[in-house]
Amino acid sequence: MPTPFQDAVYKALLKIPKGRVTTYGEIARYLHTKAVRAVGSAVGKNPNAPAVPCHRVVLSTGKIGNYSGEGGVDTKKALLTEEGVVVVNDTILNFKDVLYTFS
DNA sequence: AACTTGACAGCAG
DNA sequence: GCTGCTGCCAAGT
Repeated sequence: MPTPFQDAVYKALLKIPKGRVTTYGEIARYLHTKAVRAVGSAVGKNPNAPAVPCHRVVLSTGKIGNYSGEGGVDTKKALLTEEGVVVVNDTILNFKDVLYTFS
């Protein structure tokens, strides 16, 4: 049973369109909190996987960040590439172009 | 109830 | 652009 905070985070994740990514900071802003760490923890637990596209969340610096699924970061990069996001090593190319800000 | 941990962000050097 | 330190809040121990 997820906490209300986690539920809010997952709900936010579902709003991310395919081929786009968002940052923990943007999610925190969307939830009206500065607890980016808490957001990261909530996503990391991800009890709703794969119902929630948790692989579309990256660092504000354009780097991939971390991943707790199959194969770790490697799979995360692969998934993003599948969705149309170009990733080199651990960095997203044209990051600002694919970034989703919950407009 | 107190302390530690964590899929981070922002700034200084 | 990279390394390191600080600040943030929720969850788990």
